Amino acid sequence: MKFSQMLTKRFKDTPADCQIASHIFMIRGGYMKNVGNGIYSLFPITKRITAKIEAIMREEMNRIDGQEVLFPVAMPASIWKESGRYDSIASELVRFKDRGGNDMVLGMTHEEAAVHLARETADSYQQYPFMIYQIQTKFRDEPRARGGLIRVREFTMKDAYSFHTSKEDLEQYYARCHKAYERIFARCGVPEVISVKSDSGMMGGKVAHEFMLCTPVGEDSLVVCSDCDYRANMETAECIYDELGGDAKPLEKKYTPEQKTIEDVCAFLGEDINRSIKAVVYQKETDDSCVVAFVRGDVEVNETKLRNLVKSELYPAQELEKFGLNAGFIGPKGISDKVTVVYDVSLKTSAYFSCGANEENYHYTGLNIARDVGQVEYFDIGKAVEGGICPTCKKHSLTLTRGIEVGNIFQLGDRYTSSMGMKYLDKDGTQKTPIMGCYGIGVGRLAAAVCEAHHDDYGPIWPISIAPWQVQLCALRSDDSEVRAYADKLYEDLQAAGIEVLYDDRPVSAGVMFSDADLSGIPVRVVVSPKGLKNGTVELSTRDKSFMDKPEKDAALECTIKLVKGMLAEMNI
RNA sequence: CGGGGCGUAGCGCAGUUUGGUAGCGCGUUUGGUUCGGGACCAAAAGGCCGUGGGUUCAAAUCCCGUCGCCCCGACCA
Repeated sequence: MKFSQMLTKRFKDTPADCQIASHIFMIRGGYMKNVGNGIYSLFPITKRITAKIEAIMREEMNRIDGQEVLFPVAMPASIWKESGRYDSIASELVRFKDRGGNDMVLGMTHEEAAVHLARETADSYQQYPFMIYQIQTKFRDEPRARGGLIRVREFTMKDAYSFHTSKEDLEQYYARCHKAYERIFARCGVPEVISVKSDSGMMGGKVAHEFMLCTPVGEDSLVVCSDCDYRANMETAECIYDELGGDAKPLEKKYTPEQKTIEDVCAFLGEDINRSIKAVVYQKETDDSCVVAFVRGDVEVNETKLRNLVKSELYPAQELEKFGLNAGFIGPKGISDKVTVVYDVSLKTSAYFSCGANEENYHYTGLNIARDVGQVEYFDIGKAVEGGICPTCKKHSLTLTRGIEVGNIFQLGDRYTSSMGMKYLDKDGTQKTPIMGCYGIGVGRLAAAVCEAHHDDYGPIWPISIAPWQVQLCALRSDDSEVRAYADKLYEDLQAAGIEVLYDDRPVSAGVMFSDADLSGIPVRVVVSPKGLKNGTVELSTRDKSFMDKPEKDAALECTIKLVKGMLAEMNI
């Protein structure tokens, strides 16, 4: 490709709307153009990157016996009504009516379409297991798009759906797919992507992993053990606590005027915060009933875990008096019977606590839950903290970090197959329901995440496996006939040798050409200049300036450099 | 959906307080001089000041409405 003919435009100024590196460079470097909130058109340079990512994904999906298919973007709502998601998903799912007045939806994920395609087709156990996948546009009316391609409303996704006749088979395939995902991310130049256990959210199902690229600009909080391989999304991370020890104390009611926050009360009573009980009050979205979560004073409530426990969306409770609660003085003993009470496992760690007395201006000290409240069940509803105890190796080795979710995998079970009536005839002659797994990777988000992980102050540094071109050929002083002739020939010869070349043949100054090349992020650079030709030399360099010092060098990049070197040698340079 | 910010040329911005002929830098076009890290000189093109209404002799500027964008939060494959 000749740079002079390429549809693109670069900017010197950072656009006011951009905050993170990938967004800044992809706008400044002419990679994409915003069309609307969370909607982008991609310029040729970006399409070339995503095409390479897609090619890698196809190879890896085919390698684990995937069959590529294509589902529709717009579908009749009927199949979404069958699965129940037409009603359970809020405004993220775009609904509209066709000219005949029929309900339609835009695909935001394709479990329904996959089951629709496979049911009646895979009617015998002999056809199982199988996996189908597609690479296609999704539309999700996100409440808030942000960060360029990191979070958009319309995007390309590789989504795969596997069908199985047994849980064991699903688990086995899930593990295979996990490995395939590791290969995909490694081949795309981000082997540092880690998988973490995750909450299954709206997808349903039990076991799920997210693939995360750790970076401070990530949207998800992750809990990672620095000592073993435990990793989890904050939403699902298990919490365990050390016993605090100490014998039970007598229950005493204390006058605590105007002491409403945990800090105030503990300071007033001279008690430790981790020997106190904090009450956090929510209401369920389903029936507006009230849930009081009791956690140890130093623990925060993990709303995702609580939500899954009470099986409802939650929102901060309004008008506590309505439920017989006394704000600031809520405690387990004598609490209103109009509320659901949940105890966190952190409350098992002490034989005595201070807590609200459910009475204006009074708190208890020395509360022993078993003695003073009775036998209660404890659930894990706390938020993991830095330095917390690892559930696997039991050391105080948890660290918190942030990550961009570039892919995820779910063991769905029969969530869709049974609601949509998918059956096959088993060996024993009976009708059975297959079970499913699903596996997704956001293509554009992955490209942006790679840029986030691999850039310098001047622009992206694309790994050669997904770089838009392998070589950028810069003709300094393309008005010089000797330079022109040499560069033209080199361009033809490199291409004839099967190397992808972006040829900057524009009559611009060196500064412009080099800074544009930096923004293109192409791994190998060849500079042809009058000065160089006079000395019989052409410059060869890598975009990543530290490449030559790298202990683990990129084989593909080395190979390309070798080829280019060979080409130059043949041309007597 | 809550909080904050912003809509003026392709991009970055000034002008709004105090109404009076729409400006600057980058980019683009033309001519010339330059030429190894975003060159210089000269000339030019390009704007319904987001949008609808109101006040006024006169509105980018004041008033009311509305739409859009960005950030934080809520939410979320």
